[in-house]
Amino acid sequence: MAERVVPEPQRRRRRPTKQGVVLSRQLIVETALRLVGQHGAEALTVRRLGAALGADPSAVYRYFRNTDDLLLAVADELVGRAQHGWRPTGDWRADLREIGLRIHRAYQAHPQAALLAAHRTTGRTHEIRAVEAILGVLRAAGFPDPEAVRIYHAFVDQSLGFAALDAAALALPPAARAADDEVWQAAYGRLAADTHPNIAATAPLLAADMRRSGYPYALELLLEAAASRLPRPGGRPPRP
Amino acid sequence: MAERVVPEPQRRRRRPTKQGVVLSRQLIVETALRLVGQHGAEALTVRRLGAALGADPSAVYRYFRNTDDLLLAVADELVGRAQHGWRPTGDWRADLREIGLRIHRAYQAHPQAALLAAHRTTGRTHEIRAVEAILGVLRAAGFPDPEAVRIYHAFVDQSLGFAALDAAALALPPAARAADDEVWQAAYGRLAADTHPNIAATAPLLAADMRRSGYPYALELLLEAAASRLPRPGGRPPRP
DNA sequence: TTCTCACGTCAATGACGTTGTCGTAAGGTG
DNA sequence: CACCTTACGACAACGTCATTGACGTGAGAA
Repeated sequence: MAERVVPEPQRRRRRPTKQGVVLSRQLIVETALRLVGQHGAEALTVRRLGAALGADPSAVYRYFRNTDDLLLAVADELVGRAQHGWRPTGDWRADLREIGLRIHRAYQAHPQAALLAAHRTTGRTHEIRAVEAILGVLRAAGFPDPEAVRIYHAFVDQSLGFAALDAAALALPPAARAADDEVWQAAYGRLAADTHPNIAATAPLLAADMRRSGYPYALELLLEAAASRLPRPGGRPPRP
Repeated sequence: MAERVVPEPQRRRRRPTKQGVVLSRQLIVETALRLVGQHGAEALTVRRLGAALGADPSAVYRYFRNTDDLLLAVADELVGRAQHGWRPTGDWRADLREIGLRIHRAYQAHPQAALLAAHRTTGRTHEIRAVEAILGVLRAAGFPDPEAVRIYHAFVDQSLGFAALDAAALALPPAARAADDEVWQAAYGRLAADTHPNIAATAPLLAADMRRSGYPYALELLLEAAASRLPRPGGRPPRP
C-alpha cells in the first residue's frame, strides 16, 4: 500500500461515500468522540467508526495512519475543547484552578476517549497552546523558572492523572462500574471494628467521599502548597 | 458451561497439563505479571498466557471468570507487593511519603499491568490492608475523621493517577515512547520566543524535568498542604 | 477396585485491526 | 468537451483476539 495517508493541505477530497458523506480528518475525529460518548469505549472500533460515518472501515486509513494516529488527534481535540474561550484573569491561583477544572471537565465529558488519550503527549497545536498558557500564569505570578517548571509538571500530571482515573471509573462497562461502586458499601462497610478499626470508624464517610472525584480537593492542596513557595507571599514587590 | 470456576478452597487440583504444569490462581497471576513485564502490555492475551503457562488458553477460564477477573487479581497482587514489609514509624508524614513512593515503585516495576490495574477498586485483601494502614496513619496523626477521609482520597487517587500516567509512558511501544520523549526536545525546543515566550524561556528546564516523574514533587506538595491543615500544627498537646 | 467429576483440551464463533487490490468519478488540462 | 490521472472509497481477505460448549481422562474418594 505504501503511503495511503495524504497530508491534509493537498487533499482534493472528492468522491462522497456510498451513503453520501464527504469525509475529512475533522469529521472523523468528531464522529469518534460522539461514538465513544454515546456507546462507551468499546464502541471505538474502526469498523463501528466506519459504520457511524457511513463509510467502509478502511476509508479511515486514508486519513489516519492507524488507530494510534487517530487517538492522538482525538487527544489534542480534547485539550483544545478544554481551553476553548479561556482567558487569564491575572489571579494566578484562580487561573490555575480554572484550567485544572476545565481539563478535568473536558475529559470527563468523553471518558472513554480520555482514558485512551490522557497518557499521551501529542505535541500538537492545542497542547502547545495549553502549555504556554500555564507556564505564563506561573511565571507571571512570580515563580522563578525552575520552580515554575516543577509546579507546571506536578500540576499537569496531577490533572491528567485524575482525569484518567476518574474517566476510567465512568468508562467501565455498567456491570463493573456498579461493582466498583458497591465495594465501598459492601466490602468496606462490613469490616469489623476490632480487625479494621480505622475503616470501621470512617466507613460512612468513605462511602460518601469515594463516590465523588478526589480531584478538586487534591487541586486545592497543590495550589495551597504552591502558594506557600511563592517568593514574598503576599508582600509588596521590592522598590526599584 | 454453566459455572466453570471452582472456588479456591474446594479445589482438588489434579491433572497437570500436557506439558506437566500444575495450575493455580497464584501461578497464573505470577505468570501474567512476568509475561507483561517481559513482553509489554500487548503480550497479556489469554492465548499467550496459556502458552507461557504451558497449557491450553481456555484452561485459564477454570480459574478466572474472564480477563477482568484476572486483572483484578493482578491489581491486588501489585498492591500487596507495594505494602510488603512496610511498618509505620509514627511519623505520619514520613509514613505517607513511604507508602506513596512504594505504590508508585511497585506499579512502575510492572508498567503494563499497572496501566490496566491502577484504575480499579478491587475490594480484596491487600487493598483493604492498605486502606486500613493509610487511614490509621492519618487518624493517629490527629486529623479529624472527615479531613482524614478527604486527605486519604486525594492521596490515594493522586498516587494511583501518577502511577498510571508514568506507567503508560513506560508501557508504550518503543517507537511511540521515543516519539513522546522527542516531543519535548523537538516540538517544544523549536518554538520561537515571540510567539511562545514562556515555553522558549524554559525549554531546557522543561525537557529535563519532563523526563522524570512529577510524582515525588507532587507528593511533597500534598504532604505540605496536609500538614498545614493539621489541628495544633507543631503545638503541644492539651493538658488533661 | 470402582466410580465420578474436576479440569485440561479441542474446535468453533464472531469481532477486531489492518492491508492489497480494484474501479470509479472528480479535477486538472487541452 | 473530451481525455487522463489519481485520490480515495469499497471489497475481500488475513491473522489474532476473548470466550464457550463438548469431550474425555485420570486423580482421588469409596
